[in-house]
Amino acid sequence: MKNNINSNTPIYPIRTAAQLLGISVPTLRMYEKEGLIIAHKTKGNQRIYSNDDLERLRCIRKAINESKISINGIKTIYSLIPCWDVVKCSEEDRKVCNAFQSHEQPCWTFNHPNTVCEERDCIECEVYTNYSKCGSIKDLIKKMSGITP
Amino acid sequence: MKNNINSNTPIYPIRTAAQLLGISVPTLRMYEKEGLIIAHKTKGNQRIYSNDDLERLRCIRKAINESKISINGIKTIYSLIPCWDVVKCSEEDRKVCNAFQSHEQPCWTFNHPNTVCEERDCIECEVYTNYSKCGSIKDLIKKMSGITP
DNA sequence: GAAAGTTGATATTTGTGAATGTCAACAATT
DNA sequence: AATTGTTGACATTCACAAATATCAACTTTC
Repeated sequence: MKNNINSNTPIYPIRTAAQLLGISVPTLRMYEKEGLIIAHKTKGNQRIYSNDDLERLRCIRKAINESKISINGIKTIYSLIPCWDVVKCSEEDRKVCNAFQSHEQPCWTFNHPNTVCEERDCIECEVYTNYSKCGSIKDLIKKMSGITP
Repeated sequence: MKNNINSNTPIYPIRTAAQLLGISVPTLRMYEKEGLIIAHKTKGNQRIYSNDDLERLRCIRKAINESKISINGIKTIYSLIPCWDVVKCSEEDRKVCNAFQSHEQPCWTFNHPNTVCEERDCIECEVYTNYSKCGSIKDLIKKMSGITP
């Protein structure tokens, strides 16, 4: 089934989110600092999380705890998402895009001056929202060669 | 420049290889057990390494020591190499291929019954030999969308 | 055939990444 | 305005992956 309409509406303050995930507040902040997640913020600069955010975080936790992939490993994996193909940026854009070059950091951790992404907000970008599960990245790569997985 | 003709000829016994890399013999064996490398063997079942093997291992070491990517992280990254596109296996093959499904283990750690890879030897396969550097995997994904990196 | 090296398996050590604790300044809630 | 929660920064703890050590059986080398 599809996500319901509000699954991406931020509603949980950090402490609640941490409790729901069974982790501490500093851990949640760390994941953000590392670039694994982007958090919604209130006007007062406080973090609030949606159900989609929690789902994403559960996948991250699974990768760390069960699959034993380090945080830097996850970052590198995220950097392999073919964002250029998702946002259909131009050849010009790719030449100057730091994210396109990197194989260490997810694209959403970069500024994107002089590219189509400059105007866009990564937190709403499909590259960030759609491929939050590790398995889904390989599926995306499969689709690139015209194969339905 | 290109590799010279003999860069893939196995010549170093395990102890020499370990010394050249500055690691211990058990570590080298562990990498093989984990599926990060495939080692050539003598008739007496002893491991021998080529210069290409050493180069591959240096990249692995760099990923572990500098990039701080865990071994399982590297395995997952290798599993994202679009092997199906490299060996051009059939849709039929893909349906039954364990490697095609996995996003945890490199394809060369699987048996490939009833696929084109069944006949092939992974140690000589381009999927194994060509994309040993982490950066080269993203480059390959880039090429899939028809882009020269 | 004796010496040196390797194999696979198990046991042990260790470095450090991941997680947590703590705190003063600020924000939200009543 | 008082209470409760959050922020960012730094210090501290802890779990465990990565690396090493060790060993008897086997291979290679001279």
